[in-house]
Amino acid sequence: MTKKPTQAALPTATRASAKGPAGSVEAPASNRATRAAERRAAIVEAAMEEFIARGFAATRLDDIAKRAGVAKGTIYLHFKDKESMFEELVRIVIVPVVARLTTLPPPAGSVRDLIEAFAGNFLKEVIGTKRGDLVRLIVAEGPRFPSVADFYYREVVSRGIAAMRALIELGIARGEIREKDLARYPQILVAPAMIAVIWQSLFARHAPLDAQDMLRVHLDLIFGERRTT
Amino acid sequence: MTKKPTQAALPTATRASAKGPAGSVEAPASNRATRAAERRAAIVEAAMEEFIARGFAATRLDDIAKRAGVAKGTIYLHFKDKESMFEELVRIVIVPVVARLTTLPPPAGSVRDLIEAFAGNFLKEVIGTKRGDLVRLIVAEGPRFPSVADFYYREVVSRGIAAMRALIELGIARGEIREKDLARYPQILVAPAMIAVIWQSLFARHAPLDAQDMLRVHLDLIFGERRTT
Amino acid sequence: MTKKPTQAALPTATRASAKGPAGSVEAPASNRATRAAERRAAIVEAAMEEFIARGFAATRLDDIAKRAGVAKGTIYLHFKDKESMFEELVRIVIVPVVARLTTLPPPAGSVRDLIEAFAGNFLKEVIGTKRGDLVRLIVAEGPRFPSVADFYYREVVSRGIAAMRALIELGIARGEIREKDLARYPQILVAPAMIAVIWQSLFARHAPLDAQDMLRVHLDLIFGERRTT
Amino acid sequence: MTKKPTQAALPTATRASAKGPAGSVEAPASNRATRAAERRAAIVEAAMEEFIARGFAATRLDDIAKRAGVAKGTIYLHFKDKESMFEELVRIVIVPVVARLTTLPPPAGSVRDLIEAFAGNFLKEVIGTKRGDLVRLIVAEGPRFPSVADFYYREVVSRGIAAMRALIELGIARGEIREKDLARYPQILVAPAMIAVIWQSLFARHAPLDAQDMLRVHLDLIFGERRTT
DNA sequence: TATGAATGAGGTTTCATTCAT
DNA sequence: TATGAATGAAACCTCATTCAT
Repeated sequence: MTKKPTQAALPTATRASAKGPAGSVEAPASNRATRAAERRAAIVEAAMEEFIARGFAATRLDDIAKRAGVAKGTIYLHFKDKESMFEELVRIVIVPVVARLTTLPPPAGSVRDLIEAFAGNFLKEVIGTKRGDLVRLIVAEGPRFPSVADFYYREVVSRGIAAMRALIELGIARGEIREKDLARYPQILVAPAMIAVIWQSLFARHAPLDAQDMLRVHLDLIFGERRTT
Repeated sequence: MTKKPTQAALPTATRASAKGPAGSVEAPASNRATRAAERRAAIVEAAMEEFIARGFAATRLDDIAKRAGVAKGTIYLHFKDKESMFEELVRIVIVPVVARLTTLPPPAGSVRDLIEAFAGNFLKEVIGTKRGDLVRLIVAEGPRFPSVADFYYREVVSRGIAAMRALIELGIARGEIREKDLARYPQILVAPAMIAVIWQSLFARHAPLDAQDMLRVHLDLIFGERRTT
Repeated sequence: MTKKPTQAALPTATRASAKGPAGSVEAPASNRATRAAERRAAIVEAAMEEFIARGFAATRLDDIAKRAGVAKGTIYLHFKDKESMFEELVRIVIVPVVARLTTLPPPAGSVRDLIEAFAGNFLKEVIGTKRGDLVRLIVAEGPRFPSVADFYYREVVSRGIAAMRALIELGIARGEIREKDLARYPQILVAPAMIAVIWQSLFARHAPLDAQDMLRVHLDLIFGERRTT
Repeated sequence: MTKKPTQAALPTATRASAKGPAGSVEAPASNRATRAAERRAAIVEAAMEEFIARGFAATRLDDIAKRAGVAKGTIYLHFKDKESMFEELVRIVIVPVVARLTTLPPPAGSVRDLIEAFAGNFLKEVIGTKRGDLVRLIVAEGPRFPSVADFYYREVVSRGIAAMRALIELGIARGEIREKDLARYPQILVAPAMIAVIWQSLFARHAPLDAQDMLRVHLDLIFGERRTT
């Protein structure tokens, strides 16, 4: 198991130079370590797309290698085997996202404003994007990869639930939210967003869903008043 | 040769000749057609469990056969290949469920009562059960089995959405529901139930979820008042 | 190994009544033994066509049964297994042909007339027909079925060679044939006819062959003179 | 793991780097490309022998792999599947033969001399050899592999026929051949040779055939005179 | 006698993993 | 470090044969 310094994964689409003969003069900035890191990032990126598109079992390392522009054997220089690659991938991709979320905006304005800002972000960066598919992938593979489910619960779900709960309690304290029991089930707050994620993956082509509008209605429900857009 | 006629747990569509009350004079309990139907049901049952436990790609027909107590070749007497087996399975299992739902209870009492009854049913029969896992399976495999996603949307989702919308509109007309826009997004009504299904599959062991209570809170949110249980 | 009284095989296309319910009133002439013989004949006929079309290994008993209008198991009431079925088939089909040949025309007229008559018969009944394909089948499967090759050599080839040799010697004695050594290689006399058989199977669609004309030219070569048709 | 680098008997098309006379300074005997070519040649050789011995359908890739001294999977690095392997094989084996024939000897001496030389070559290199069995294999599998039959017709048969026709016409022009119609059916010229090929495969052990003598008699027939050997 | 559902050995093909270069 | 040819276990699927009805 070789763990090289982790690089940002999904966002960076650094495609390593495919199959140049040894000694070729490349971008000047590429020293040995950088090259390795770039390759690793390319593998992570490629693997993520393949896993999302086909699921764990149906994904072939051959395809990952091809997409990443490396040889199949190279993958084994970075990951022990397919399983641990998958497990590490989820970490690699999720960690920076969580990191960004925890260093979030300064809580200014009303609670509804806060939540709306958050929802807007979610809309833009998750629903209907590769990151949304990652959520579906975790739902799909979770039972067979308890360590992935564990990690996801620990790093994302439990933190998200806690953050939402804090916001809800603030809203209740400020009188913005009437339903006091909501604090016990922050899941209710998030549920429509999750449904939107899944809907886009599965049913978008049958019946497109205006996620933004739906989330607004949901917030109206919770905050008890219409808001002038 | 291991023959262990397994019992069916999922709603087996093809259980032929559900024998009448004792004493009725019928054909000898096991004619050829009956035996075939039993085998088919056993295969359906076994396949469902394996697919749920491992996903489509990771499920081995060998294991299905073993679990169903039949030889590998027997599966191919009932299904063309693994793919169409999976696709048919979903139909076979879902159709009777839908059938039961469409012949539902006579709409008596308040809309909230109706929805609560429905939610209670859902709680008991789906959340945390094999049927719930089937939902997760469809979410997981849907993108790779468009025909399954299509079928599920057509038979379950679109109907469910329509039924919920009707109920919501009734609730609005009767003054039970204040948020009129809810009728445009029945998904909001169902979202927490779906989240509960997924939660049970993935995170139950980290943080058990009192789905019943959560759904009650959600309904309070929608119907705007506490209800004395 | 059950050998029922052999019936004419390839020519007769008696298709047994497929799957009529027991007790159905059929053609009056059908007593038990007749029915069995008909079934057997149907199997032989069907098997021959399948073997010719696909070769021994690629032929499925399922297809033979379907084509013969019997159940798969029925085949095993008439033949021990696939191999001996094939071996018996060749006998069953060839024996009556040989029988007819040995009770051939009264040797009247010139040797060339005799051979031409024979060739004409061969043209009509073998080249480009199912019987021709049978020859190709024996060429194809002979090495793997020595008993078939043996039988074919003994019953057909050696007799044919002997008969041709007798004719050639007669032709030499009568002065019709000049090349005396031809009697040592009757194969030369038959070769173009065999080539025509194979040609029709393989290359007819690329370059159709006028077998009749070719045989005439060949006889001109041997008998040394043109014949006014 | 049994690695027995087999020797090629059939004309292997891809035998790379036929090493020069001893002492020449070359690349190390086994670079990657060479090894690959050797393996491929071994597979071709082994497959040919198995296909000839058992026919297409009855040949197991397992046996080919074992005979070639490679793992089963290796075959799939060189050929898409069993069918296209068979189709390619015929090409691979036949192409160099055709190539050699087209760069034939300069036409010197009488037409009969030419044809005798050709027949002698055929006798030595085809009749009773693996190459002869290949002809039988094509006859056997042709109907199920139209592409093979097509290829064989295009590359071998049509060219052979054309070449024979040219020779015959030359013979007629020079007065060596009296039967003018022979030019329309060069098949007659070749027929006994083909029959000899098949005879060796099927009946040699029952009645050995002196192919050389037979061909001589055949030529006597065509050229109308005895030749002092 | 006839059936055809059931069997399971055995075939083809795939693909994660290794390792010589 | 990187390669990709080679491996072989394991998967899917077929089909000759059996046997209860």
